[in-house]
This record gives sequence, C-alpha cells and structure tokens, in this order.
Amino acid sequence: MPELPEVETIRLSMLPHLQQRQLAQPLILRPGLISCPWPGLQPSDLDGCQSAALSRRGKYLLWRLQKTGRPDTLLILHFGMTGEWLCLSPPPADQTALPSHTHLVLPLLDSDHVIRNVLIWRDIRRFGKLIYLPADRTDLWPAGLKQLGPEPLGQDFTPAFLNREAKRHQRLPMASFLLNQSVGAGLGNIYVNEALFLSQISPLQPAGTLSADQAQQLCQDIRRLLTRAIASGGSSLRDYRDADGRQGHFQEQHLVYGRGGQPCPRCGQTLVSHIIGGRRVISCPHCQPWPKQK
DNA sequence: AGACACCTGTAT
DNA sequence: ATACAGGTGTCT
Repeated sequence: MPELPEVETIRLSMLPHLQQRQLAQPLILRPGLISCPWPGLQPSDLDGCQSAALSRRGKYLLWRLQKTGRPDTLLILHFGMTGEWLCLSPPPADQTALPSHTHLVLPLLDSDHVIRNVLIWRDIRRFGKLIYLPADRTDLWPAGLKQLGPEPLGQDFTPAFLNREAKRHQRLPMASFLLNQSVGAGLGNIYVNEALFLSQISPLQPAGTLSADQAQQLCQDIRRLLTRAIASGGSSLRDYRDADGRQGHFQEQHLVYGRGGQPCPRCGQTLVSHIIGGRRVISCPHCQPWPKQK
C-alpha cells in the first residue's frame, strides 16, 4: 500500500487538479467506506465545498474543504493496501465507464459550474478508510491521528527520539518497532526493509539494544531513503498509482525488499527472509548481523 | 509478541 | 487449491 512516499506523491500530483474547482454532489457507490463520527454532517454537505488545503500526516491525507457560511470540513483518506485516489479527465461518460472497485465519485466543477473532471476513490481490498468531520473536531476521530509519531522528514524525528522510543519497546524487534506509526509516522514494510539494510541493523535486533550510533545512522538513512523515494514517485509494486494514474519507479531501486534468496547487493551473500510480527522482512545475515557480537 | 480478521487479485 | 501482498485493529 501507499507508505509515506506514495501518499506524498499522490498529494503532490493531486494538488493541481484541485485549483479553482468546486465539489458537486458526491456519488457514493459503497456506503460504509466513508464515515463520519459527527452526526451533524452528511455526505451531501460536501456539495459546494472548495478545496482549501491538502496536507499529509504519516500515511494519511488530510483534505480541508471550505464552504461559505459553514465551518470547514476535513476529509481524511487512508489508502490501506490498495486504495487509489484518481483524477479522471475527461469524466467517464457514465457510471458503467468507471474503473472497477470505484466506491466514491466526487465531481469537480469549474467556475462556470461545468464538470471538468471527477475524483474517484477505488480500493480493491477495501482496507482503506475515508472519514469526514468538522475540521476543528479531529478529536472525534477515534482511530485517528491520536498516536502518530513525528514526521520522519520533520525536525522532531531525531536519533534522541528514536533512542527514547526504543527504550519504551525493549523487546520489540526493530522491524516491528519501525512499523509502529507512533515511532515513525508513515513508515511501512518496504521502507523499513530498505532502511534497516542501509543502516546495517538486523530486523530481529531488540529495540532496547539500539545503540546511539545505530539510532544516528537509522535516522539519517530513513530521511535519505524517503527523500529519494518521493523523488522517484514512490514504489509501484502492484496497485499504487498517483492521482494521474502514473506508476512510481522507486521499486527499481529496492535493495532488499522482495529480494529474498537473491545475492546481497553489498556483500553477495544470500538475502534471507523472516516473518516478523506477521510481515515478511528481507535482510542480509552478513551485513545485518544479530547477535552483534558474531 | 503473535494469531487472526478484514478483502480481492494474482501467482504457483 | 493454497499462499501471499505497500496496513491496521483486536484479541489472546
């Protein structure tokens, strides 16, 4: 699914489509995928809203909508494994022309109230979530932004922070530790695999044993990795596309993810596969040794 | 920390 | 037919 670099790429590619546009009545093909924890708000309230801002927090997109005479609305998008948010232009001729697994259609009007394009939400596996609420009531969002850690590309994501968090999760394997969204908001399995390899840290190493040097290295490698991945438009393994339906190409630069059994790009030894916390993790037993004192 | 649940599509 | 996939939430 979209991890931080993919969500950021979707955000950047969607931005130009939202300029000078107004939402028309949404077409909800699958109720239940879009929900609202605030009884006073209905899907039809989106009608007439204009886009005020599109931001990202971890793997979430936050779309702020404004309508004169009303409090702003926030539409929160999480892509799960196969969620896609696409801009179709020109709009499909009719409902039957929509891509499969389209669950929501948001028509966009220009200043003359002509439909110029439509935004669609599609999600094959339906693990994604759409939530809308009053923008000043994010406290109503139960599953929410509650415990998201710092942005890995922000100022608060520091070696000291990593070390502090690591001590709170003594026995947790590093792979699971980094997947925890309260540690690095937006990290997912691909970038955890890659980051641990770059930093030469075993995915099995208990977080509590993370050294200061390792935290320093990891912090730096995560920043560089995510920055490079965004520059490449993210990783398209299967379903992920940007707002224009384009694939990313960072998958061409993956060093270990999905490469179990192949030679390590650093030392040539065979990359091994582990299941850690229910997720497959690929690492090099030579470059990422554990126990450290081999 | 691990198992399982939520879903569908694809590969073997 | 079975295993597996960019995630996350709940239950042992």
